[in-house]
Amino acid sequence: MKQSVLVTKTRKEVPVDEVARNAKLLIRAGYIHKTMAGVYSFLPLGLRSLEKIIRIIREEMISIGGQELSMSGLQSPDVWEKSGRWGDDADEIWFRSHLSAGGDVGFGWTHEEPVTEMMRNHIHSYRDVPLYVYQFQTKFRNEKRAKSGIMRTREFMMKDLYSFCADEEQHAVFYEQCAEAYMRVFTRVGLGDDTYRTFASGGAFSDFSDEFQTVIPAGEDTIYLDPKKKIAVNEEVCTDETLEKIGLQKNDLERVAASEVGNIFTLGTKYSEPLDLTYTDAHGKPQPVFMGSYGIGPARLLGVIVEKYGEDSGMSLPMSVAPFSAHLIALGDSKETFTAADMLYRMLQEHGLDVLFDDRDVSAGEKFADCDLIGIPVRLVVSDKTHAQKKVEFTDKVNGGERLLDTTPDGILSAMKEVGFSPIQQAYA
RNA sequence: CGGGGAGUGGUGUAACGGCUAACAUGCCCGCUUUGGGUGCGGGUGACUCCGGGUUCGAAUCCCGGCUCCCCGACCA
Repeated sequence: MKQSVLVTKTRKEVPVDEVARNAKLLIRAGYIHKTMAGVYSFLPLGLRSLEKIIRIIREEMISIGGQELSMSGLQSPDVWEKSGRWGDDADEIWFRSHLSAGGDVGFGWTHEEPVTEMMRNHIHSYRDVPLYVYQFQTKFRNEKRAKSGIMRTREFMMKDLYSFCADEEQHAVFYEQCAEAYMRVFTRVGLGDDTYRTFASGGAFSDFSDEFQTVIPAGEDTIYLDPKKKIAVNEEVCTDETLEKIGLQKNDLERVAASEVGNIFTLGTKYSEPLDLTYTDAHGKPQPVFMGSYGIGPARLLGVIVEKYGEDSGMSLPMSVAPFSAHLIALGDSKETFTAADMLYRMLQEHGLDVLFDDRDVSAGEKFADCDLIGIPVRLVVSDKTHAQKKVEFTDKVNGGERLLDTTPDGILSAMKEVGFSPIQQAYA
């Protein structure tokens, strides 16, 4: 895409009502727009990043047998009353409204109940399970206090997967597969080294649930981690008894701030029983379905990535999630140089590289500053100087290092691959 | 939901109860500049969040409301 036609412009000044680094940078760079407290819109750059994250999650969900669907945001109270999550005690999280035809309606903040209800139409026999469905969907939560930029919002995209198994044994296999898939997601988006599977408060059917916590200074949770074993315990359940149960030594633990990027829950029959989701077993007897739920918030993930990869002056995002893989800058006044840059831009696009081409008539300094801010990990510069040598300057912003390359697509693409460009990005060119 | 803070051009700020609400940035025009937000000149842009009140006079003081931010509580 040519930057001259990009919807957004960068901003030099930081919006005063944002404190979180992720929101400051993402607003300045033109990724997001704040609609109101805890509610953000995604602009073209932000949406491209979000879509890349979604795509990675989708691939990993497919790899463990997930089938994508999309459920409604509007919710009927009926089904929630059966689980006790509509009444006055449990409802602070709800956004509610009324149907003009009469009756209440809620805006979904999770989907255990409706998916359980829906699956009654599709699960009848032990032959029908296991089954895994997931969706990317906007959730609404009436948070009393939104905070931390896009990390805790009232409207947000969530990937939620629900598993339906015959029994606990069958469930345990998938649960571990999903945990592994989650770690692959976090690794692919650049958070692998800092993300720990973390014991957290469980539910009716297990001692613990598993959270995935990424260590960042801005994290809102406190965890105790064992760096050697690569596992952690959320402070809220970190007692002597817990540590003994999971085999961790108090002295090995570090206390750090972290942000929750995913969680997986064993639900057991917590929802299948009240909502009457059963299957007929091999002996002809009805059995409740054994369920689990698994969540990742793609937008929050982007926030955490920016917290990790951002600085005050800008950011360098991992290739896998940056809105474009390369930022091509044309410098200098000469028409020949610009034409060379323009030709290179078109060639790279034809070869499947998603490149943002700064073709604007602004100063060199402004182009560099924007490049630093927008956070695309590879910078390509065509200037009078490089053009005279028929070269292009290639900068790996993440690892550092600058070199001159021939202006051939093959040479540039192989250099791109060395720094992590993969064919996935090609869909975005 | 408890506590604290704040609302002034698009953005960031200034203005003792008193002149036509100032400055920077952005945006537009002209020239200049082209490897780090170049410089100069001209221009555009604000019912000072809303509603009451006090006063000869309110951006400024008082009351109410709304919104935003921070801390806490809350948080599948």
